[in-house]
Amino acid sequence: MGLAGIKDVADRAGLSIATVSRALSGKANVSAKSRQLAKAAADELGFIPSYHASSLATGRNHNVGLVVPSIHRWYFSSVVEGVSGTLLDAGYDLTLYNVGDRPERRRSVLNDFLLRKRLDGVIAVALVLSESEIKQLLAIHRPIVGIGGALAGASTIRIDDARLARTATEHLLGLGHTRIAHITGDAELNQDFKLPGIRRTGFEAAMQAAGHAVRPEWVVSADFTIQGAYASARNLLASAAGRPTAVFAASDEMAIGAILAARDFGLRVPQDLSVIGMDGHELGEVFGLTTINQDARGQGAVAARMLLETLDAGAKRPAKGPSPSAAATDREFPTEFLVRNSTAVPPA
Amino acid sequence: MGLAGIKDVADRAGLSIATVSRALSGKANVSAKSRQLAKAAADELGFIPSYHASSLATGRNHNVGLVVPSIHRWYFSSVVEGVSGTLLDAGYDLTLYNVGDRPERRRSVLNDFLLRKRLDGVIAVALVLSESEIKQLLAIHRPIVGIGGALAGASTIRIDDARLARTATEHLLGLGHTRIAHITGDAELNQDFKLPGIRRTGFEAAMQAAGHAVRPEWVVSADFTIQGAYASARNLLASAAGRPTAVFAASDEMAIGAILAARDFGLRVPQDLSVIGMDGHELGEVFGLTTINQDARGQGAVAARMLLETLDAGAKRPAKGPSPSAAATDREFPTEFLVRNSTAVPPA
DNA sequence: CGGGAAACTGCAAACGTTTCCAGTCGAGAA
DNA sequence: TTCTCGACTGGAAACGTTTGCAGTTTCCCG
Repeated sequence: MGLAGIKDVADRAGLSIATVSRALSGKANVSAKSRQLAKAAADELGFIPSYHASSLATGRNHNVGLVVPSIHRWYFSSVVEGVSGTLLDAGYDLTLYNVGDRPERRRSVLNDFLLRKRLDGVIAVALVLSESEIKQLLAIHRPIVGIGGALAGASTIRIDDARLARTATEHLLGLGHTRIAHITGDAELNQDFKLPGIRRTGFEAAMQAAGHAVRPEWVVSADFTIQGAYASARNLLASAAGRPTAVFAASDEMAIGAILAARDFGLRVPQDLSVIGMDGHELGEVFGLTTINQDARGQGAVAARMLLETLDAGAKRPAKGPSPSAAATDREFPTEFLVRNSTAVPPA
Repeated sequence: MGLAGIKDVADRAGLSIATVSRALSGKANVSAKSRQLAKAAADELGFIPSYHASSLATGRNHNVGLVVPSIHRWYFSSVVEGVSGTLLDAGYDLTLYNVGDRPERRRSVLNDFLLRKRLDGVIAVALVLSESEIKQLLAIHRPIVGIGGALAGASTIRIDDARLARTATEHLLGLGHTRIAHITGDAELNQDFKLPGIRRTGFEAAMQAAGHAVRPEWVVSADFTIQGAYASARNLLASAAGRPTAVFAASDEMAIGAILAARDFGLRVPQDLSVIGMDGHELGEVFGLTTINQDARGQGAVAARMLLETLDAGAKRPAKGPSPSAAATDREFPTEFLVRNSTAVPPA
């Protein structure tokens, strides 16, 4: 039991291996009677096909790799959830590569795992692959979909971080703020992770365009967590003298950290300090956080669906067929500016 | 390129397939010269062994399944992180099954995925498997390790939730509180997920032992998130009349929700309201939250290590060898009572 | 210098499917 | 009744490794 092979099923059903295989995988050219017989025998024996054997024979793995830099942060776990759901529903396995903050792991993941022909495709989140790395992946005929990262040559789902950061900043400017601080993400966290820089650039561009200088001491960084931003924001807000009237945080979690820090100093949000975030974290509602809502979970789901479509299109034996790279689409995901009540005109 | 097989390598190196295989997998009985030759040829061709073929031949997959009910909540993502790191370092793949709140997915995961002989072993987090389900898994000779769930017959890592909940409650009682509320987890979230009930039982036991009645209206439930508990706590604290002096939340995230709600009502923590949590969430520090610290990440790492050891012990061809169930150890993970400053004597 | 063990090598048989291809069987048409 | 065609079926060849076994070399020692 448990280790019954298709051979055993065939014997029991009084059919050939070939017919049983066809019957169980729903192929045509099998009489109703045979199909019935095969199914019954398979059930009785508790037969479960070996995926290795079947993958070896067909070249399809029903397995997609997901590479993420972390799993703790809201954005990533949301994406994972979206990908995971879609994949499970489609009968695909999800192999998770949490490369984390250890850069050496990145190399090993790429070389030892991704290339081992065990995956039908790869979804890479916020990961910047070099062109040669992408080539390597495409060379083994595996489609890649990138989420929120620049993947030249691969299909991509993303939001326009630079523009949205501008929009957020302009919202504050529009309210009359000029003393605006920015909490950006740590760069050291992961060199491949360019997002913090992009959002920061958007912030700076908006400030510049409005003719306001960016005060270096008002640009602090944190690790994208509430607690990290809380600590940074405390420094930022410590002296009543050189205090900004608004803060644009590169993520909702960091925005919330800033709000908590503000409360510690007795600053009311938004009367004394406006705070705007970016992401659409569920917790934002509790704090009345104004933010730009991006559907991270939806992005994951769409990425998975795109990948699956590519796979289905490639159909038979992708390992042998022509490279499925075909059309590398670059899709911008819709976002929504969510004005709640953490932003207001600056104090008189 | 990319699709070179071991045959090609053998040809190029002027060796037999067998020798190349031995050379590349670091087996003994290969001359230094042959090994060198094989490696060189493999490099030149960019040869990467097919995992399917190799798994088919050896019976080992280098792939472990991880079943979690969710990936958003602190505990689970921490465990995933721990498991993931250990597995990656050991050269194993991690297949993630995020069963989520959809119960039908549970069945499909079990039947369609876990049993497909694609996994060397399974780590199940906070999942209660029926005995027959465990039998099924063990029947195909795959070891299982459970974290924080009752898995009769499988090795388990857990903390004593009932006792720790008692301890937390007793801490409040010891400070002189008698009007203690409890925020428990939603039961509907997942019928298989027994933890909320266990912690609640601990709470009730401690209250009972101290001779204090548990007021039903002071036991509210939430979905384990900050925002969920925030909403529940607002109801709890709404009327100044029947207000508790202390809250024990079944998780740190929920405790933080309670603290936020308290602040909304102008209640100072801990002077007006004591709050104690459970878990050791990183965010607890920001709120000075008194809690019971459990190393979720460590639990994941240890579980992975336990599984790997079992696999190594089973060594050759686990699919054929005797069931590796052998000794199903039940390991209690150490915890730490962390007194910060969210708890104090009740207001006069 | 001969003998034997030890080190190495290659052939071929697994591993468990899928699928091509050649065949068998039955039914309807002529 | 015979022929043709299509629907089924089964044998056997993939898929790409690992590994048992037997054969070949190498080396050491007497």
